[in-house]
Amino acid sequence: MLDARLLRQSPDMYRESLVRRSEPQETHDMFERFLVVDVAWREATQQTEVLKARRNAVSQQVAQYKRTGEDASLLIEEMRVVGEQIKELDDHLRSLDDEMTDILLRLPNIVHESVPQGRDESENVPIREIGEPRTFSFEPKPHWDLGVDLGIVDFERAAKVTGSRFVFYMGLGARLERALMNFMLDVQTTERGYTEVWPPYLVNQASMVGTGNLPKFEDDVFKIREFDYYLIPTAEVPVTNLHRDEILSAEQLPVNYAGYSAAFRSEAGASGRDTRGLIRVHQFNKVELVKFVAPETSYDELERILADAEVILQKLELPYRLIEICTGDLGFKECKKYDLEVWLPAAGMYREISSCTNFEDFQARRSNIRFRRTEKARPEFVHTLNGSGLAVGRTVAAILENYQEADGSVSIPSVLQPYMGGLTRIAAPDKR
RNA sequence: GGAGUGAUGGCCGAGUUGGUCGAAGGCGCUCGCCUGCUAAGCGAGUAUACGCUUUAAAGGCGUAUCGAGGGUUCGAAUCCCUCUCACUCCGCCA
Repeated sequence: MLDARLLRQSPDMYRESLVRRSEPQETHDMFERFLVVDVAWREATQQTEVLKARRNAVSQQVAQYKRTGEDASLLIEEMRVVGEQIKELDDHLRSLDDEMTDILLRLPNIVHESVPQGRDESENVPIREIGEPRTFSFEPKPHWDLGVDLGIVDFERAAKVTGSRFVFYMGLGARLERALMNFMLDVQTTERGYTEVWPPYLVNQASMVGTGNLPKFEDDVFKIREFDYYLIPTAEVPVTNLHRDEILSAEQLPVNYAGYSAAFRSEAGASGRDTRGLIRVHQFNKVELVKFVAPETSYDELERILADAEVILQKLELPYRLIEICTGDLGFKECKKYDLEVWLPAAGMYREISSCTNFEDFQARRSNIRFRRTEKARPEFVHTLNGSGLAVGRTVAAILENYQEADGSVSIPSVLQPYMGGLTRIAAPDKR
């Protein structure tokens, strides 16, 4: 959510941000509507507050009269009329307020000035490539073929038991998944200063609004029918909302959490894209890094969280590249974002495996997360950031493809071997 | 799922025959005094949001907030309804 006062003071600045994002006309109209409603709201607010001030004063009078035994019926009669006026104005005010809030919750964040201009994802900016993609002496297989042949993933039975875009990990596949979770968490907690968090997988509506997943993206998440609960699309939601409606102290900052959870995505509108394999499924595990920081540090912290995510890929010796997301591809709640893309040799392309984002105070306003610089200072909103560190399923896919051998077996990255009981290779059952 | 109790400011805790309650008192904290040091003592202060004033900042005026939302009333922390959460007992259960 944006600061209403800022929008009112600098509408042109915001209009420009919308243009940079290539927002549709609809969004522009919504913003202009906001400005109109805001004026009406302030007018109505003043009117009703004047009346309420009068009512409060007269009520004191009435109390005075009652005590001294004087007749207050004239005052009471007058206030009955005022009371009705107040009620009418308040109803009006409430509808204006509802409309304004609804618009504010749907207006996208302000793009940071450093974000490269671009129309859509085709204009994202590659920054650097790290690690040399391996040259294969054979045709590298896609991870879904490798995984199925090795008997470590099972999509068919998952489709039977649940539906499409779900997966069973079996045997060493399940163990690899577990090893990666532990490895990633150990690195972040012991080397990079994060506190481990295991959050609830269901959250209420207020939490979804708090991180900016609602009201705009209702279609992307799973909702529990009987309750006001949603399946989390990422640990970002519960972990960020951990401090909703709280005031942190300056010494606490930055607060660094490494949350791990399953993430549930409806993937509405993605039919036909990445239909095979582990890239786009409805449920996957992820280690999510979340930071609460002082505003003036947030862009330094963005570089830091990026480095924290990169270190995982480096230790796993997976080739990847860093790209900066351009204005036109930036998400609704984002000010600035980097993506890390891992090399998938079968497709011969890089695929997103982590996103690192600065939201500035966008989420903090929605969730009312503040801090005090000193004990007496007035509370200010924190900045929140997050980064995937990493999506585990996609990491499994990357390991299978990059570490595959000509005989269909897959060697295990050396940092992972201690987590796999010393195992160095996953081979097909008949070759073990 | 059933029965009951409760939710007040940073914390504890008064206030339930509706009116002088943004809210007693205590603790904590801040500033000042006092003190050889520490402790104690004395005095003052100590919520947040929004609107207006247009303010560089401060200040001033007003409104709202006693778990959340709605209602009754001239007037609600106090009365009524709904919801949320916590605790106790019963049932069920990994």
